[in-house]
Amino acid sequence: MPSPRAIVGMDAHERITRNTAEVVTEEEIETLADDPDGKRAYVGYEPSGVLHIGHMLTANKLIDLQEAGFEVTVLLADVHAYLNDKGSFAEIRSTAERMRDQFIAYGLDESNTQFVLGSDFQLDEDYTLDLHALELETTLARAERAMADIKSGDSVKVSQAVYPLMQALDIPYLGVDLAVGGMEQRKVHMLARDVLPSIDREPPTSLHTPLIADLGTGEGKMSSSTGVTISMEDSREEIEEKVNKAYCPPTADPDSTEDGVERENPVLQVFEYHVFPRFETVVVERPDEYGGDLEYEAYEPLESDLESGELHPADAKGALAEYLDRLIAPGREQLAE
RNA sequence: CCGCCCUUAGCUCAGCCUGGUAGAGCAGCCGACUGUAGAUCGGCUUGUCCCCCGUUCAAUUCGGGGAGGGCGGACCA
Repeated sequence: MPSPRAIVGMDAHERITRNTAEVVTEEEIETLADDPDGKRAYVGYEPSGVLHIGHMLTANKLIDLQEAGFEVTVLLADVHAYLNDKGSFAEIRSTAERMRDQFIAYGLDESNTQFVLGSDFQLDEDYTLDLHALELETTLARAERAMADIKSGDSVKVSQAVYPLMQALDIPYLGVDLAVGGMEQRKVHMLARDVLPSIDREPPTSLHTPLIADLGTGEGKMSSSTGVTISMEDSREEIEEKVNKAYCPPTADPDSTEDGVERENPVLQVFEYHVFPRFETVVVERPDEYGGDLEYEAYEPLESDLESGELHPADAKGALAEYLDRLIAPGREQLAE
């Protein structure tokens, strides 16, 4: 079972910033960490019905923030999903509720998490007028750049140019102190920092989680739309199969491909960003002929054991599937109801 | 509104001129080899050929209409 005990000894700043790719700015984060109680953080998600490993990564950060004393808001961004061509508004809305339940099942503290539907405030007159003010401040090229890593489809619609501006505006309207997202959100957050002062709002502090490489190849970014992802719909068997097929050379720093494409070790990344943040100890079960079980209390020793050959990738994968299954099981049961 | 180009396997595209229901590369899947995966080797799968109508014994191919996408429509070149 996931245990918050693992991080009891950690101070607020460390809890807030661990496993992040970037914080903007470090000074602002330090100020928040000095007195985190009652501070507010948020992440927005386009409702998709089923939580996948990408959602889980930012959710881990929300859990860290809650344990550090933050209040957490999850924006179920129905209007954003609609603007990003994800289906009819009615369809999108109906999936939002399922998503809420899965976040709770995953481990967000229900009593300390506020779920807000975007359409509850984004259609108000004040909001709309502020949005138009931001539109007036932003070139199409800038909005398009901000959407580069987020947009669906291969052409940019006007709706998708409005999208990042709404994200910027959501921050003051939700009254949050910290915007959280994956690294694909950074250009949106930078845009927010640039444009919000034009309507007399504070530039928001933001925190970005890393993007995990494609499980199958170690290249690029894992995506729910292309390639293999792991979601709350997966059975134990499917998780084992996907993990077993994952790219996993015995190193944390694999060579680039012949074409010069950078590669990561996605198996290690999932251990680092998904398993160790939620488990106090990780036991790698291993047949006696290969040396018997191994036990880890932190990520780094596991990585160095893989590098040295002490831990074979096949055994690491067995353990990874086991712990991923434990993380997903509550959400999977939730979905089954 | 007008003009040009595009639409064929999951992706990028060839084939159409000279009608007989289709191919490559990549991806994917299976096997061999590694105690994982990858790499390497061997094998294999996949298609409403955008839609409708017409011509024809026969249309992915020809003709007409439509839809979707891209680019262009001052001057200069």
